Amino acid sequence: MELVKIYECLCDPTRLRLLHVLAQGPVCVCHFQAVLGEPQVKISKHLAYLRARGLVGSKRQGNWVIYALPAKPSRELQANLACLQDCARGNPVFKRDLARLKQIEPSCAWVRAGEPEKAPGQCRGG
Amino acid sequence: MELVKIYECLCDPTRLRLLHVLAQGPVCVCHFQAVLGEPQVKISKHLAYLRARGLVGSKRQGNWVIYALPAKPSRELQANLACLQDCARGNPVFKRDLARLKQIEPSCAWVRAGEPEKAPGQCRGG
DNA sequence: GAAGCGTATTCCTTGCGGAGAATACGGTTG
DNA sequence: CAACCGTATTCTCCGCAAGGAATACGCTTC
Repeated sequence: MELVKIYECLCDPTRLRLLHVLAQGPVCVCHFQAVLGEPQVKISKHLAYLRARGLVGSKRQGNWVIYALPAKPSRELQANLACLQDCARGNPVFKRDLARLKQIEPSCAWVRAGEPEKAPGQCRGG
Repeated sequence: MELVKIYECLCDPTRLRLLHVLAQGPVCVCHFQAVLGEPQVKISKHLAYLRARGLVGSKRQGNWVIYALPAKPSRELQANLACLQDCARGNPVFKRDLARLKQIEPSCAWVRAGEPEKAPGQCRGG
């Protein structure tokens, strides 16, 4: 059952936060680090887990790797992502993540644009 | 996060089927065996797992134990159960379960009624 | 109270996922 | 090409969950 695969992806807090943030748009790994406040290994491994199961896609852009939700998610995935967004409403952890994301927004712009604007050296510095 | 607990419960096919069937109303263990076609130990252990996490409740009625969804599920649980019902639509496994449940319906009636009508000896014989 | 039924709980083995440290990789910069 | 940055992949340890077999429990019936 594909449904089970989806739920397996959802039953970890870190992955839940990643997916919730991704609903806002594509994000690169270093921004995830800043938003979630978790070590790089952790972020990277959970993203790999999600990618292996088709819940996210990735593409390289210079030094950075940008992750995004699939363009055409299955009916099941779509339903569950929507459900997650709904459940996240009011949860302090998810809210804090979004707040931090907004704060970083400026240095995220070039990611959204899809163009490698030769972002200035340090990624975290944004 | 309570959400994670819910998803942990949902990431097993057997538990998914149990919850899906329970959406139709209270069911006793032996009926679950008949509907899912799985051994008693398996059913019982997964129900225990769900009960320990508050996804289902149980009450004894003579020799039988009847399981049911909580009367007042949390917002998160409610949303996810609804989502599950939605995703189950069209899935052959879930459909087959419901079909078998309908078949057993007569011998289930007394369970729904909540009254121990001294059901005839063999439970499977329904 | 002994036998029977429906259900729950052990005990065991197996496999997978999570976390962190160290390290390897691909791409850019001078 | 050397140095550096962002990211990915090892490796190891640990806990937990799944499955099956055997067994224990609670309740009813005779």
